[in-house]
Amino acid sequence: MLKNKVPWPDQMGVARLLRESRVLPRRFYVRDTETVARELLGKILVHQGTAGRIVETEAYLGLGDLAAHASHGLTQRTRVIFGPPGHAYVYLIYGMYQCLNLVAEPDGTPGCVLLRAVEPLIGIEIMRRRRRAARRPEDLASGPGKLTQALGITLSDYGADVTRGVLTVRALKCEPPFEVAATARMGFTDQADRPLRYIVRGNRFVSGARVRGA
DNA sequence: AGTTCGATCGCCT
DNA sequence: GGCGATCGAACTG
Repeated sequence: MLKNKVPWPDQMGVARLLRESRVLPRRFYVRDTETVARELLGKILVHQGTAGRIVETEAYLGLGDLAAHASHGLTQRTRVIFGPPGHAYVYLIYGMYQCLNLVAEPDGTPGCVLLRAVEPLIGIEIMRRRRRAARRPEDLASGPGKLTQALGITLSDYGADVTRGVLTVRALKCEPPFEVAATARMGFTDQADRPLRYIVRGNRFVSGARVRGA
């Protein structure tokens, strides 16, 4: 459906992107986590002169979801997950990578969406500089750690309100159609439960796209 | 205060 | 396909 002709050079200018999109309002996030995760696909993540189209997400639920950080209750690290929606939950993984989540559900109810991959749209030269290891466009942001590295998102963005400020998520006024596929979440062996990973079907910027078909 | 280990990535064989 | 990097949150005693 969607041809990913795409970007080594930027696909669209910043000005045009801002003109043709709007920031997602808080009410977008005040829904169940799975819905938010699914609907975040196709939206644009913007941070400091770089932007990418979200093509892969994972839903992490509340107390019943043993894979979710929030399942162990409210702690210093996870407190933002229990707070108002539309905020960033960033955490350090393996001592060297950072993962970006967006908080969903009403205030007081835990739930967040891990952003796992974006299709680079703007600031690609900046992304290349930040990600020296990336040999191809597909390597720039096709994983949660790569994504934050490419867009320059760090722990200092913890708690940031993504409905205003330097880190935002925007919806294109004219969003191209695409198909959503749901799979098991990555990194878990005991994943016999519901498929909570969502991807834009056929998109080459999804993590692991070269190892699987999806 | 000491230990364990992870919602990953990139390099090695 | 395997493994080491690197560090703080969370848990143990």
